[in-house]
Amino acid sequence: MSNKVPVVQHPHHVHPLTPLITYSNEHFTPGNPPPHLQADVDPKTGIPRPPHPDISPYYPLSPGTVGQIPHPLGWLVPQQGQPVYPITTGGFRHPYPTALTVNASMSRFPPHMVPPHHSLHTTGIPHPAIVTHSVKQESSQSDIGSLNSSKHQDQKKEDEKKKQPHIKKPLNAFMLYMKEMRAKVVAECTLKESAAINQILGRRWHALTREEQAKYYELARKERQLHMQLYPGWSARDNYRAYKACSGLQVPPTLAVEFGFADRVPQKGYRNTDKCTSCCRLLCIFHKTGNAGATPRRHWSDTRATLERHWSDTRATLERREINRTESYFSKFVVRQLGN
DNA sequence: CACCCTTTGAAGCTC
DNA sequence: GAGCTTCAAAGGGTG
Repeated sequence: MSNKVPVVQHPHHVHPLTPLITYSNEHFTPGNPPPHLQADVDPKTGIPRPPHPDISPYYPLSPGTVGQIPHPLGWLVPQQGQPVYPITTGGFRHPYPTALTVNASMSRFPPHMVPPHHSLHTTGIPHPAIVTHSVKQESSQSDIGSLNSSKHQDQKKEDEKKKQPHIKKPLNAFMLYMKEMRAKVVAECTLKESAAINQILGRRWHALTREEQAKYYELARKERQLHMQLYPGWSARDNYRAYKACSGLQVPPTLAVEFGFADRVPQKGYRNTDKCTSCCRLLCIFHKTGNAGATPRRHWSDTRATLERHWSDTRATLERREINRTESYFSKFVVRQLGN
């Protein structure tokens, strides 16, 4: 990731980011372009993009043309120079600060030291990346008694984490595009379901020209830069589910042995050395079977199917006593952890 | 009422 | 570096 912050005043607009990040011709020189902007062939569809003879392979604007182009953040720059993100057309819920007084002292306050009221910037305006603990909570359905000491510790850590503001990830280019275009698509299609809207937006995103996309990549880069300066110690991993306490029944290792895949978990190297980071539970064969893009629910659905298949094969080989004992665990596991 | 769906991209993580 | 996972937004749908 680029940490370079070119600082050159933009000639015409006062942008919310300008105190930190202002326009420079450097922004439009080939740097770290998104992969799909690196070639004339869409990496996913394989469809060649129309050629742009006057633009660079990465960012389409030559240094001398910057002043002639629309402001890449123009859709965010109010007419009167008010540095506020639009709210009505899918804009941010909160405006960005009008003036960001970033200085070296900020680095002394990593996010975990920032008290909740710091979700209000020094301007008194809340930053959209901060919410007062809006982290999605792990389902309580699996909070089934049997709390051990480590669980108490997890709970304690979670409670402590709850007291801290949740700093969200900066939006990427596509997310910014969605924010801008969602309302328009909704109006055109009379659809409201976000999943359907997002499919349309995804197709439209691919239909954009490279320079059109570049506008959003550039904006996203500034978003990241601003985020980085506002929260110097923040890391995306702070928001990872794996950091949340694991509540729920853990399958006894003996059961895993009986099912024949005890060796498959835990996956070493993940943050919790004894739990799957996807589901925060002990017994997980997911990472061995591989299933890219699976959601946690689908993940457990797959796991359950595998469990049942394996049990069906294994059952015949066990003594009655072993069957009873294992089925007792298994039914509890399936019902409580995976659902019926 | 919490979570899912659906998209792309950035970043984290392990191997 | 490859491959995989999570999380950003949104809001109707679902159990």
